Amino acid sequence: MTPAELSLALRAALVRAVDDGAVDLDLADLPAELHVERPRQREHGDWATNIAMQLAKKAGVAPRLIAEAVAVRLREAPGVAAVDVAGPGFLNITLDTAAAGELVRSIVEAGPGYGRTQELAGERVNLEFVSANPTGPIHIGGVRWAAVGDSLARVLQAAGAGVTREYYFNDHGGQIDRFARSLLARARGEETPEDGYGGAYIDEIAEAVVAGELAAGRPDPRTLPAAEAQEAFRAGGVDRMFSEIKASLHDFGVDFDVYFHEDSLHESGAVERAVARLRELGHIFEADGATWLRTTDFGDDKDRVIIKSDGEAAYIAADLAYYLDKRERGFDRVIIMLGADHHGYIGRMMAMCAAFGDVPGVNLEILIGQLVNLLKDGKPLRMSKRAGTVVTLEDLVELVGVDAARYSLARSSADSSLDVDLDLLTRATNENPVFYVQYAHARTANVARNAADAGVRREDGFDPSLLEHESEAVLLGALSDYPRVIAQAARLREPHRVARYLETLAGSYHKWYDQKRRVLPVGDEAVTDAHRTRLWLNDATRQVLANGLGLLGVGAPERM
RNA sequence: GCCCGCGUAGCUCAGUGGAUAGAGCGUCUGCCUCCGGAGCAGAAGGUCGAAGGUUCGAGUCCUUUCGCGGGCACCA
Repeated sequence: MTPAELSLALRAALVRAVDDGAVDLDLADLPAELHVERPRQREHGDWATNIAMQLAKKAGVAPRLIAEAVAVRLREAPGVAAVDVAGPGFLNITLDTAAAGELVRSIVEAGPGYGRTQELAGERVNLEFVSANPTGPIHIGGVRWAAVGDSLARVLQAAGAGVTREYYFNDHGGQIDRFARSLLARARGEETPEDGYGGAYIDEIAEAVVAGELAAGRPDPRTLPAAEAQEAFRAGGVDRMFSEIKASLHDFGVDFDVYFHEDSLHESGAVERAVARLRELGHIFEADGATWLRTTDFGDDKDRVIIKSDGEAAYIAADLAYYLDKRERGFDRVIIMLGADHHGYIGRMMAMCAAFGDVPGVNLEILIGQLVNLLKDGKPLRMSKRAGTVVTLEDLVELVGVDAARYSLARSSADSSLDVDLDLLTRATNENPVFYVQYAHARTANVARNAADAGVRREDGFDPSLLEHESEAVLLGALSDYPRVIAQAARLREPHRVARYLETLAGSYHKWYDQKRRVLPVGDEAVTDAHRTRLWLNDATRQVLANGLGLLGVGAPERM
């Protein structure tokens, strides 16, 4: 019996209580969905609900009276073994062993589809994340968004949404100019400009650009006139940085559907069109020689310049065009993940969204993630390109591997800043909880292999009433919770919930395993339905662990 | 100064109004005569930063306050 089925039975019991006149309540006051949850304490049964307390005010009676009326009727539902009224009016529900055990069959049958819901069906989501400037490799701050963003995309898809992963390349403007100047200077053997980019990678890229131009039969860019040389290094440098970033993200298991270049917005006239549109809508004004968007009409704390007095587009101008472009591509939900150092953009971006006539928070969502603090020996480590202490995506993967890196970055809420101790990562990689979860999966795989060798086959028998051990009730409960967790993670945009869930599921499995609820017969003991049914449970657990790890982009190894 | 996020076990972090606040790591004690000990059982460790308030009920919501991080451009 799944939680959803139980929820329906609960509703039916409540409706009957009202029909019988036991509870005086308008049925329209019932919440759309009656949810049951796993109580913290096992003694409180398999499932619990506080619906009686919620309805007490509307009905004008004590919660326990409602609870009693529902309990009497719910006890008659098939699959329900016991219903108790506890405390101020909780309903504690215990399922019939066989009804609870039926769940494993539905999990095995659903396979990779177990946990998918229609929660967000029909939504077209554009999820933008990472979007690091192509002026250097992705460092550890950006890696967090790669891990979290990609998992979020998978979670949203599992909840039924159509998702496009998008990366915005800021290949236009002052920082790119500085990048190009730095390349040019280093290629000519000169000092890095005052406001330029240092680091060994600049030299490497500069060399590669020169070699690339020569190989293509074009003149040595170092010898070109200043403007042309700068352009050659800009184009060549951005291009190389672009492929490097793409490649390291790919190695990290993150592939974007769309890599969008800011430059294209300026070249295609999209910026002018967006500004013209806002002008028609009456939100544009001219002052001090610049063109402004009146964002204060929509809650921003000051108006924003979109075309500077020198005629150049300000950064936000491209954002306007970009947002409009996404909407015109048919996305009803534009989600952007940003680091906390960009949270000041929220006000203007939401105002911009409203200026277009859209609904902030619905059509445009901005998720702010806190930054990663890098530690060494427990002390803060400042990343400095000059000091060579920048930790890149590639460094991190080399140190701990993709699975451990993704998992440790994705398992905590993006709302909390995260301390990453490099020594801890290098010295004790198996302290990462990912191994706890992966080991549980490897164990299920091992049990399945051994079962096959011993002639224990699922198709020979299944008797869920034999899943009577306490550890089995706990494990079944954890398995049944999975779809709810995924739906919640999708709704709240919090993929870390998947990791936390997997840790408790793995724990329930390990405990079950250590209870000697054996899948294999001992010695010359015959294979019984008990063995076969436990194999069903083992395999269902394996399926859910694999599904969950998949949502995190982490491998589910057969052996470790 | 104003705005946002965070203060929960020694450390890193879960817990978006429910019952006795959890996990991993670290410390201590046990468990390999049959499915892998990267595991399990148990112990120790908490005034959930502080003070008020709302509620039948607050780690969770509101106000104030302290501490930490981040942000407040005609930069990108």
